[in-house]
Amino acid sequence: MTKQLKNIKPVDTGSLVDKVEVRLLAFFKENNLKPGDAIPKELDFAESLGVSRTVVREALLRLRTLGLVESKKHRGMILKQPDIINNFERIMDPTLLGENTLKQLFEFRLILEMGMADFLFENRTQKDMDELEEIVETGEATDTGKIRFTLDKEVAFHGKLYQISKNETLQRFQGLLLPVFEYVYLKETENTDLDEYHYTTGTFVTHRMLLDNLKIGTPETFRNAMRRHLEPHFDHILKKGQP
Amino acid sequence: MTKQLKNIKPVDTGSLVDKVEVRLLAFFKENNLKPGDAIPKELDFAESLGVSRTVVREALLRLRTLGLVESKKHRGMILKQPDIINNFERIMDPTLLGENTLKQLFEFRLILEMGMADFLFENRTQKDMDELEEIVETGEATDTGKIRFTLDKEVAFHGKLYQISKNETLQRFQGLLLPVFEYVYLKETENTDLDEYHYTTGTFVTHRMLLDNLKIGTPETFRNAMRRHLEPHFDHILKKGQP
DNA sequence: TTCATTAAATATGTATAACATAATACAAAA
DNA sequence: TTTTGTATTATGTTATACATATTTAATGAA
Repeated sequence: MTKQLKNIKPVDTGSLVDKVEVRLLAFFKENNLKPGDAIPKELDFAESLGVSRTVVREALLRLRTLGLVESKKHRGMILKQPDIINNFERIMDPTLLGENTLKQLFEFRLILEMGMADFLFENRTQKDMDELEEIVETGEATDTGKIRFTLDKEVAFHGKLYQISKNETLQRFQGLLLPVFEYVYLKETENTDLDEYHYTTGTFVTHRMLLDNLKIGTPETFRNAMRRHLEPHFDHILKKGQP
Repeated sequence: MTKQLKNIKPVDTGSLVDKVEVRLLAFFKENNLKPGDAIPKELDFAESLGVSRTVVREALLRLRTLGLVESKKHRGMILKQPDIINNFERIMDPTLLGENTLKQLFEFRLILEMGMADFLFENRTQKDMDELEEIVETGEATDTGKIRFTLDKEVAFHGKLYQISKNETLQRFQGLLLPVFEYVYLKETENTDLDEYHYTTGTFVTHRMLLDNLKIGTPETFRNAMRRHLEPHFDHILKKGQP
């Protein structure tokens, strides 16, 4: 093992693009540029920073990828209101994410559904309730017990809930989590008989009961109902830790 | 207004880089490449796809920015397990996010804290409780009523809660939300006298009470306590919609 | 003058060639 | 065996040229 020398620090080995990216961000801040404002052209940056256009271009490309900058083709670039969610979409591929991340994202979803009750009660409209009613009815009518259909019903019902929250960021986030959810859900139900929960425990809460609760209940009662509705998932994910 | 011609589709105006990015992703999938695997070099891609190295390089740079690919300097590139959270960090700047997004992110945080109860009770350890105890004590000892200190206490206490959840993704997400939270919190408390809530409503729940609840309560009681603890924020954000 | 067309200027998009640099492997020397 | 030198290789960086679409200005016909 090589000995670590003292009184000598490693030289800066970071790439030019890294540095330029930082300088660009600093430039935006210093000049107090806001979304919508135009930014200087690539060549001007290149000259001022003393690097090639390529380097500036690559740094700008990063910011574009992050959604911080938008390039109007052949015209110039402007600062953009960064789209938080957009970047996730390209990489949220369950097959590329690790087991651990998947589990945490699944937990994340459970947390969201448990926590959104107040916003549901605050923002629900009659139209929302009617639509939810229809979703529940359709679900009950087509109750074949097949897992695939069960999943579709789940997605439709819970997706509608997110919609009712009227929080667009939350909604889009749920859209991202959906593939993860389906992925985990299908794996989870592989060896589990959901009917066991549905019909034997007696405490299982159906979509119908959740809907009724949303009509006449309170955030507090709804949370408790939701907790019991999600019981199988909680059971599954909490047991997973202990062998 | 120009009439829309039939039987003729607009030409593909998307950039080459866009197309190459898609092709690269498809390539990874088709060849079943997993994180850690090496990928062909830029020039090989360029030749096979019939475009310049520049284009391939820009497409790869995007994937690198998204964290899907890692470049070993001067050696080659490998697929990487994408880091969901990392991309947020660079753009999560409250001064660049719109009013509406900020509000939604603040709501998001409320939802998380309301929803995480089960995981707190499941994963808490004695060590966690001791540390939380100390945080609460320090908070009580330095209760000066100054908003800045109040904020620090909030951050310390609630940050510890996220830690107890043992969900790393959640924790890092909260880390991202922190600047947003502070930003909104300070604006929110500008014109509000928090003491009003603390001392007059009578139902306000302190950190001490939350801690006690976490010791001897259940997820259900904890959620109710947390809801009352967050009451000022809920009030503020829910009232905001109506003038 | 008014309107349509043309032309010039401009900034990004793409292509090509060349060299710099660092990681690695392997050979040569101590 | 250990160190040092060297060739190889893929990315990092620079430079230059051209393509293309948008804007602006100029031009010319009614």
